Amino acid sequence: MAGQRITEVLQRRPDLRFPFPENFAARLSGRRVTSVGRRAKYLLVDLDSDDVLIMHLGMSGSFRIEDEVTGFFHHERSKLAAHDHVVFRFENGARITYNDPRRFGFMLLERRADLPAHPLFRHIGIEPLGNELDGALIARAFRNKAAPLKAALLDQSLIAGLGNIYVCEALHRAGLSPRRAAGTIVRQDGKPTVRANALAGIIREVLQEAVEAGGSSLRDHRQTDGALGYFQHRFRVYDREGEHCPNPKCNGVVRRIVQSGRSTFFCGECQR
DNA sequence: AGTTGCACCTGGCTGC
DNA sequence: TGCAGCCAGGTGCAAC
Repeated sequence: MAGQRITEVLQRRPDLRFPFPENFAARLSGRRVTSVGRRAKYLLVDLDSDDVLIMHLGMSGSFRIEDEVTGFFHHERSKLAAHDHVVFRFENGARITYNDPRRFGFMLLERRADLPAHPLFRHIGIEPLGNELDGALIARAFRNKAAPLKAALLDQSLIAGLGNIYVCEALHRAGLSPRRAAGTIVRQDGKPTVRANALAGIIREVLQEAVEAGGSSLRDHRQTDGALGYFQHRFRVYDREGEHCPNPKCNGVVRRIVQSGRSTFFCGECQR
C-alpha cells in the first residue's frame, strides 16, 4: 500500500464491529498512502489527506493481497469470497481484500492529529518491542497489582500487543504461573526483580521469534503473501493440553484453565 | 479505580 | 446425517 494511490474502494456492508465512517469509500478514493504503520494491534494507514485509516483484524480478520501482474484475478476480476467485506483497488492494479467471518475487526477514519487523544489509543500501553520494555517498566506497571499475571500481560493498557497465545508462551518460558498475582514479581518499592527483568527479555524473545516465523497459523492465518506462518510448531504450551511439559527438567503435563473467560495453557509443575 | 463478565459474530469440531 | 454444545487469535463496555 505504501506510496500507492487508492483508486477505488468497495464497501460491501454497513458495519463490521462498528459502523463504517460516513463516506468511507469516498474519503479513501483518490488518496495516496503516505505510510503504513502499527500501534498495538491497530494498523495505521496514513493518507495524503491527513486522514488515518485505522484497521483492526479482531479474531478472524485477514487481508488478501492480489497483484495484477503475478496473480490470477486479472482474469477473474470480480471473484469475491464469503465474508469479503472491503476491497481496496490501487493505481498499480493491485487489489487488497479484507475478509472477516466473525466481523470483530473494524475500520475507522480519523484525523492524524486526533490519534493520540482518541479513545482507542489514549490508554494504550507501551510497545513490547520498543525500548521501554524492561524489568523497571514491568515493576512500575505490576506493582501492587492483585490481578493474575495472565490478566496483567493481556491488559493492553500496560503492555500493548500481547495476545492470548504469546502470553501463555512467555509465562511458560519464564517459569511463572499465570495465576500468580502480578504484584508478586516486583518489590514493594517498585524496583525491578530478577523475575521481572527475565520476563521482559522473554516477552521480546517470544514476539521476535514469532515475527520471524511469520506468525502462528492456527486455522487460516497467512502472511500477506499467502505463506503460512509456522510459529505454532514452536508452541510449548498453547493448545497442548495433556501433553508433557516441554521443559526437559520437568515431569509436568500441560493443563488448560479458564481465566477471565480465556483459555490459559500452562504447566503447574515448573510454572510457579 | 480496578476487575470481572458479557457481548459482539461465524464456523469448525466433537460427541451423541 | 443432523444437531446441540463448546471452542476460537480481541476488546469495548456495563456492572460490580
